[in-house]
Amino acid sequence: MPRPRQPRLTRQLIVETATALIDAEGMPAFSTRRLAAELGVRGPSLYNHFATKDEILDAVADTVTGAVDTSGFAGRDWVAALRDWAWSYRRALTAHPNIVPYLAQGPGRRPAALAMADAVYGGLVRAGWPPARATHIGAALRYFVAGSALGSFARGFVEDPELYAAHYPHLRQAHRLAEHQQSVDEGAFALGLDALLHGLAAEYARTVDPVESGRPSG
Amino acid sequence: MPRPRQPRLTRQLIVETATALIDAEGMPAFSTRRLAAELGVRGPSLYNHFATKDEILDAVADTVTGAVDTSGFAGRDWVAALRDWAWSYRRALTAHPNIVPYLAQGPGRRPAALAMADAVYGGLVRAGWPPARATHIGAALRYFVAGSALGSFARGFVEDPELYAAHYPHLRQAHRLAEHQQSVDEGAFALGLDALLHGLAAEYARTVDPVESGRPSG
DNA sequence: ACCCTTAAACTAGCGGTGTAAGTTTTGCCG
DNA sequence: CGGCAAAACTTACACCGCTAGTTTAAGGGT
Repeated sequence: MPRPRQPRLTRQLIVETATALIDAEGMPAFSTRRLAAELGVRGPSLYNHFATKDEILDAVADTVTGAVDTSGFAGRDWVAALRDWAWSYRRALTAHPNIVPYLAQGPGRRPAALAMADAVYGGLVRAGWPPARATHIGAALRYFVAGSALGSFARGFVEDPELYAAHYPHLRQAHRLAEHQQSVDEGAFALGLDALLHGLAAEYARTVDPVESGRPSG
Repeated sequence: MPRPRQPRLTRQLIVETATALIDAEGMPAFSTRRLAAELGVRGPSLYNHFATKDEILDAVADTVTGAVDTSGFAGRDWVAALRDWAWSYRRALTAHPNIVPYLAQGPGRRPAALAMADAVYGGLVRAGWPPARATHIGAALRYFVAGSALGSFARGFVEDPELYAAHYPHLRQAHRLAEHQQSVDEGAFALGLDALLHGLAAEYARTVDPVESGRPSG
């Protein structure tokens, strides 16, 4: 089968199908041949549109990251901006949990990740944080979000009570974690995020703006 | 070459060599044949000691997690215990950054991870935290540590200034991140951890022990 | 209208992967 | 000392990422 009348593949179609495949069957099932089959095509044909498998994965990762909303940093309230961003970030990652491990490594070359870092850093500096602090805060939040999306705490547990009761005295109810997976993970994220922001606000009041802090901003 | 006088492989030797190989050359270079070659052996021989490749990786992951110190939870100061644990956890993971993505997924079956979760959960409950809260706190800290070890923020950036100056106005100095990689990551971790613990202490004072908080514990 | 370049699919194939199956020799136990 | 289990081996299968070369169609230039 030679060149068809109408191209059967486009970069966008490949990325969408790759995303769906990874979502549905996980990273190990994602091979170039499998993806090609899903597209009704023969494997090496993908290499007319992408140079390597990793290039496809980078495109998927960039699309996922592109869904994160950083518009809050345009406003004046940096705490609210961080909170909205973190939740949006988490939502984007948990929508495609299987690519998170890939996505979390080496974001420094992907445009969407850079745009996100730029927006966060700029917003924090504008709010008065010293540049070095702004970098640390952005990184710390990224750690927290990526970690929460990567290793769903609850998902790791198994529904077999016997496994835990014997050796881990305090985890007698750990098998219940598997049931309430989503609520445990979201609860842990909410608690941790609030604590983080609380601590950062205290640091801000102490070091950046001792005068204005505590008053209604204006 | 049949069965030798003295076995050339043991589970421990395999795990140690696997760890060294992953540390030195990364996860993609870790194949059963490559590992076997490193051990002076022929590939399938490994299957006399482990059923699958993943079983080897699980053993490596468990060893890494086993190095985490949770002894602080035996004491009375839960904040100090969390801090010590988090740093020890981070040290254990950053000592072997290449297996972190694997390690962070599905810890619910590995003994060392379960023992760690048990110690943390038990310590927090003993300190007065409600069980649900204790679960959330342990998970939140785990998110933060795993995220920090997984996606070294700075490592993602590249030493090419041109790449950032053009499109990301606030990242003009991002290429410097590559130089100060370790200090950026540690600084971000220290800042985030302190903020998290500060926020948790405030929550504790508000909901768990409004009377004792603020006084010297006794 | 024709040619020529380029695009986009194909087939064939290389070296590598995890792992199953069966073989051989050794050490140990009854 | 016979027999069994252990621990190495060889062979082989199906799959993997990717390269090379082939075939045909689309589209632009003269």
